[in-house]
Amino acid sequence: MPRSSGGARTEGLRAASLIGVFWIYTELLREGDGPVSHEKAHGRVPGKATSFDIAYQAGVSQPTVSRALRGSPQVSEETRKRVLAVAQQLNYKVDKNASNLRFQHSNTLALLIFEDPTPDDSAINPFFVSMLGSVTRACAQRGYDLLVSFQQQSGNWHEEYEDSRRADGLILLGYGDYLQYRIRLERLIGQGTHFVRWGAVQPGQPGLSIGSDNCQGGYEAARHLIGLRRRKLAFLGGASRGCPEFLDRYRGFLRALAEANVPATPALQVDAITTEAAGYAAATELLARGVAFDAIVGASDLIALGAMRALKEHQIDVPTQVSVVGFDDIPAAGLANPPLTTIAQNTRLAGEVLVDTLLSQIRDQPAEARMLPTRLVVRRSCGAGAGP
Amino acid sequence: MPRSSGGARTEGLRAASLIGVFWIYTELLREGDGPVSHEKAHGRVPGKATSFDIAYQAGVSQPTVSRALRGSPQVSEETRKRVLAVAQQLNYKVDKNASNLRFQHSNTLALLIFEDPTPDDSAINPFFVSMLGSVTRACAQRGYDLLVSFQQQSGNWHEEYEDSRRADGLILLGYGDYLQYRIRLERLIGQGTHFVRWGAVQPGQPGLSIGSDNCQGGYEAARHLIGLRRRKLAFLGGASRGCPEFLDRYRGFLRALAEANVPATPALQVDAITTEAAGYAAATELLARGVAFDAIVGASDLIALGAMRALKEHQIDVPTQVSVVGFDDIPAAGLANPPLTTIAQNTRLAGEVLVDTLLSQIRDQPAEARMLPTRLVVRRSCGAGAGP
DNA sequence: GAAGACTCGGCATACGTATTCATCTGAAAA
DNA sequence: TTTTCAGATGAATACGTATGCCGAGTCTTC
Repeated sequence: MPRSSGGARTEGLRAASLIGVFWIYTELLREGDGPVSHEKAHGRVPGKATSFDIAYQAGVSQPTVSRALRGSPQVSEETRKRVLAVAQQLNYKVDKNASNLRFQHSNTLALLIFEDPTPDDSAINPFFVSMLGSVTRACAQRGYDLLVSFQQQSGNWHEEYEDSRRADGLILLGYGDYLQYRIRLERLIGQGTHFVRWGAVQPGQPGLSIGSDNCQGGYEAARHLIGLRRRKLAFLGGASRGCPEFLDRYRGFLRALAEANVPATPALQVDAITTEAAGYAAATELLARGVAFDAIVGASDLIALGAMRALKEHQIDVPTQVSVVGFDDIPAAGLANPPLTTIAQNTRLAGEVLVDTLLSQIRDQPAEARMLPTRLVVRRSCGAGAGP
Repeated sequence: MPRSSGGARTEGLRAASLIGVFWIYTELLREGDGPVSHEKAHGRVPGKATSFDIAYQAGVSQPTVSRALRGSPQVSEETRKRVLAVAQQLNYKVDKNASNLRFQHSNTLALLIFEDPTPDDSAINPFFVSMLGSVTRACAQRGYDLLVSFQQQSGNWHEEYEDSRRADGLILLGYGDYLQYRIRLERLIGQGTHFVRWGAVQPGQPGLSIGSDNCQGGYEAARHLIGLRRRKLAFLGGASRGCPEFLDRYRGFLRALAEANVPATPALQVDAITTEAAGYAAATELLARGVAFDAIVGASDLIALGAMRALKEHQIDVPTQVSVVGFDDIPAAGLANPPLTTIAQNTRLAGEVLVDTLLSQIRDQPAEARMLPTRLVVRRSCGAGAGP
């Protein structure tokens, strides 16, 4: 493949070096005479400018260009200025691929989002979305690029990201702790891949996990309702199945009940996955059971919103007859009618902690699993006076 | 120029080749004797396996490994099998940085999201979010990675993405057509950067734009309301200011009115940016004007949801007294109470068209601006019998 | 049995950057 | 004036992959 751009340039330099440096200077003066660089004179996009081009125009060698641009103290101030000027004029940007190859890393993190239930394109878990925004910003602040990928359960492409040096580390979102996932996590560890996982912080979990203090969140939700003189509290959300976050939220819920000497009624707990439809179905089931209740804690906002819809269809008013509290504080929570009281996860902090923990790991610094505090956001659905 | 590229490894190979191929095989048998590769014997992560390692273990040269892995017909089936087996055993993955350097591209697209009003982390425009999901999937299907970045208005980092070969092209989301942006777009074009932009498709727009047929959408919203015997239609959303999407939606709205011989009342249009609060404020302003209306078209779902909140506060029932239609079909639209009738943009198609158009451009194939069809989603807020 | 065609695989090298080592210049010290 | 040393820069090279080119076999064919 006969390449004109890089080849000719390089060969020119080499020939020049045989004759001597002075020749280069002369050539420079002749070539660089006009106001337009020789690159631009060729017309549109003659191939990006390389450090050799800068070197040529600035009358120095390529290593000096590299040193000047990277701020090495080895180059004189005068040379640096000259190089910088030429670089700017040619709109030179360091080639990341070459630079990364040299450095043996990519300055990039990968965010892998696993969607369990819906293969539908638009219905992305809203909570993941705010995490995405927060992780993105955290990366940008730290000078890292972010690759984003929605993963199917099937493929094991996630293993390729670090192995192929596309990313220096992985952030796993929506990665449950089902058996199949455990195996993969352990394989990742075996390969020495750097990763952090968002999810329940558990002792047996392979790798480092960052997650909200779900137990504390469930506790506060229930305690808030008890403080509002509710005594017959229902919990919607899988408390037994594979989702450990929901289980922790339920545990906190039960702890608040126990502390307040409020009896826990097993009939007031209904399983549900985190969709609006599941919330609706769970609330309908709850109503069908015929056990009285005056408050609902949804294991997620989507569940709570679905429950509110079911209540409305049964002409049960929220919050006068039943108080409702959700979990996550997704955008739709504030837009709901009535606006949903909920336990907010600190996504901003979460993104920063995820990225920082991962970077520590990458840099062989100590890193540890962390639980992040939650915050009660009081709106109207619980019946408290406050809130918009 | 005497290069001893491969280092110790290569020198070993070369020495071997002087003596003969047979030597390599012998050496292979001796070294590869145990069940554990010599790489792994060194312990944890001794540096990723390279094609030289595969070559060494498979008793071939590095180029042959490359050819075998890339499916070149030049290698025999037997050799390919052997190479593949070794590659799998060593968990070899092509180094993307080296590969990209060689190919002079990165197999990566960059999605740059510009947020105008809210510097808040969590409040990302929900519509952008579903676009993000769709673009991500479209990229994955086509074998491209996706870099995601939220951009501040200030920085001009976006210019670096292609120049530094971190991405082969750019997808711009939320990039208005204000003057400052025009200048940047033109600079991007001047540099020969490949990009597509999501937004209003206009004649004077620099570069290629992909966008929904906003005019058609506005038309259908109004026509649907007229079909429901509404005659006093209000429009909330900036019809004059910088946002050309809103302007197009308003134009379509007016066209439907004209077609049905329904008079357009200027007092029934109120400006608003695309936030729930702005929609609330606009509806409040509309009510304050005292001009009767029986339907509202929001230029976006957020505006429509805000308007519904204002109506509710004034004890105006939706949809019996006032019909409401939004635009975008964000997740919260379906969760609202009553669920919001809206003009859905086909985000799935949008993501695919954006990516395909950009790829065409990158590959120097013809590419053109496109307008995508919208779709009316009937729910309860408009008062039509249908819908959940 | 020899000549040509065909298969397969190795050698050299390019991609662009960053670093190590060697070299050169000039100034300070002897 | 010579030696020494430091500062500045250039030469060489590595990072890992992919491909043009060419050589060494093998098979076919007359």
